[in-house]
Amino acid sequence: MSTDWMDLPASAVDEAARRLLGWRITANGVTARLTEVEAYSGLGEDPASHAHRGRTGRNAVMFGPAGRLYVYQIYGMHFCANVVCGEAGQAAAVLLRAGEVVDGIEVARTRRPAARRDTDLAAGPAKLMQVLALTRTADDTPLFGGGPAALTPPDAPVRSISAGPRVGVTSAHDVPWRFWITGDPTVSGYRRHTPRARSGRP
DNA sequence: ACTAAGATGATG
DNA sequence: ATCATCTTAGTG
Repeated sequence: MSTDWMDLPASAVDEAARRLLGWRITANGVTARLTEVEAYSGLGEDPASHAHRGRTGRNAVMFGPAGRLYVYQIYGMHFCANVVCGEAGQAAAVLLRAGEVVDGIEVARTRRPAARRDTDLAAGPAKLMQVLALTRTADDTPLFGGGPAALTPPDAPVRSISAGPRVGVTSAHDVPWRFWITGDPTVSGYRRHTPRARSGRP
């Protein structure tokens, strides 16, 4: 197994997501094995994607070459990371939703005091980032060579992959582009999108 | 300039 | 079910 997911076209970002399961991401002394990911595509085809309305300052990295990180901030306080996929010029990325901490678990525990069990250390996209101590500064950095985070291939092949609708997205509930390792205790679990209360008139 | 909404997490 | 909290992008 090599970095074969990097050679897939943007139109096959869902397949790239499947192949990323089991890979390990290392940053700041902690390594996590990816157990849950979500695919996001580009223009028109994917209303849930940040790139749906075209290239902007935030999502520009999604249009770049594969193998780099796309990090964005959400709800003013959390960070989420994507692995950019597909050829340059086409928007595609895979959101890293959850992982199993396989190295540096002591550090990980201090970074996530709220986690009761070790399986909850990185059971969510922002939790994973917290464990890896990555923020916006990791945006647009390479995952192979020189960057703050590095990807390494799976130790053992992934047994079984499950698929379902993506978490927290308002649209495109019909497309099952969330993938996870079947039965793994570290997956974040499905939660329906909860719209925040309006500020305006009652 | 102003504003709305968001690929979430913690807690009750 | 609710709050914390602020960048981004869309609109005037």
